[in-house]
Amino acid sequence: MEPDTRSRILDAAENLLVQHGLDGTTLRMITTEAKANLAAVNYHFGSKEALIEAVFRRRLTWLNEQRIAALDAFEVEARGAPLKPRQIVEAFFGVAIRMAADRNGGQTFMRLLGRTYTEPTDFVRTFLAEEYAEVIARFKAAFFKALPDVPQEEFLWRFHFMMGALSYAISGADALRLLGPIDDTDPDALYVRLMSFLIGGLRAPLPEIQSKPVKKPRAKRAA
Amino acid sequence: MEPDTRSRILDAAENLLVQHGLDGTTLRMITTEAKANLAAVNYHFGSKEALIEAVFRRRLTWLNEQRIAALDAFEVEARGAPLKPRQIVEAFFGVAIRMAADRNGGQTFMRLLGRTYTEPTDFVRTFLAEEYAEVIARFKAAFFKALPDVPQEEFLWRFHFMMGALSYAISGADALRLLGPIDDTDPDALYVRLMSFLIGGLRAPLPEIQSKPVKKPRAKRAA
DNA sequence: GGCAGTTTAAAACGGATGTTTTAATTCTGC
DNA sequence: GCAGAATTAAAACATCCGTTTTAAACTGCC
Repeated sequence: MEPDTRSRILDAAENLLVQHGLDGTTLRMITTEAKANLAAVNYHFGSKEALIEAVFRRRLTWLNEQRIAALDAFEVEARGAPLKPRQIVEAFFGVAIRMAADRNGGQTFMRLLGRTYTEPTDFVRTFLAEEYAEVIARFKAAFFKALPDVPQEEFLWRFHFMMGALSYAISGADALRLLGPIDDTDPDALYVRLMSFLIGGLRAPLPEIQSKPVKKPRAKRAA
Repeated sequence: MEPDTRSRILDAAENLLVQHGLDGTTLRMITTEAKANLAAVNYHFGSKEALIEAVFRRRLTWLNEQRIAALDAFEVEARGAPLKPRQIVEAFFGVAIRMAADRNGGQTFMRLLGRTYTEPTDFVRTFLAEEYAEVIARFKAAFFKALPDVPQEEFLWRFHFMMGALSYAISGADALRLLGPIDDTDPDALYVRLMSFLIGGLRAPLPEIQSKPVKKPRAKRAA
């Protein structure tokens, strides 16, 4: 019933980091919540930064493995043919949002991850890039193959926008409440909602990017 | 070098906050960059929190006024008829992204704003809700009128997703770079790209929410 | 039992933070 | 020119931070 000190610290840190941010979370807050001694953090992890890194790696490695496994499964099924965009979106974002539905820590972690993208400390960005390198390469290749008519730069932007939507879907419940009372307790509903939105955005008509600057973009259609 | 101390502090704070976050930015960093004395912050603003609030209000009030003005213009033009979704999106997100293109401080501020949504300190959320109340009410009404066939809850989620895409479009340049080398220097290109994506997502086919549970392995807990 | 190695406990360290205090300086109206 | 207010300057304040140190308690093994 009592996980060891190391795990309790990781769990407490995860919970507090999503709530107060990287700088706003102190070791004393963590060790108090974990019912551990202050020095235990430096004993088990070496430093606060190393603890934060451990919090991320614990789940992020597994998440990206799941993403690649899902992509693998689709690609085996397709026998060399390009995948449907919907499948690739499912493999990348579906896995993430399903992890975000997991009450057992996954939810907390995904919210933490979402908020970290826009709150980039140097050392976090460094190992984030490391953790993401493979999965990004794989998914970029799959998308480029599936959408040969979409310019790569255009796609990268859309992928970026999709990450933003995912981030808010998962972690922005506070911002969401600005909009009014809304139910965010049904993970299955969130899943289909986000999927629909993402694919709609991904498959939107390509904009015409012109080298000449758009002067005063009134409501004239650019598409 | 000529503006008064108060303005220099606001400008310095804006620059540093977007770079180091709310907790990571210290008063000493701010006053050093502003070439002001440490105590000047507490003299002019009363506290660090009040300074941060002033940084936000200085531009956010104006931004939301612009949004409402844009919406007003469209509604006058429509003479009581529902607006096109594209127009409403333009009024809300277009104004924001155009402000983000403004080199004269607006760019910095919008990145700060974008990263703040997912990094909500209590006192920030409080006055953010206050600043947004009117503009949210106006745009919700306009959207509901323009899209009577879309359930309101569904729309609120899509609006939330759109905010996420906007946030990443503006402030997530670091996360974007995870995807590879990409040019994010052309604000006009970003404008049409984001618009196209947002409207694609907004107008995506409605998902069937009800009883279709997603069956897939649940996220495993990390040990 | 006793002894190594591992883990926890408690206290202290140097440094940085937001804020306050006190004094000097600059500005303003007459 | 000068009193009085507004602003700036410099130092000190208490508090909290991450980390380190020292000692005690526990653990498995002979």
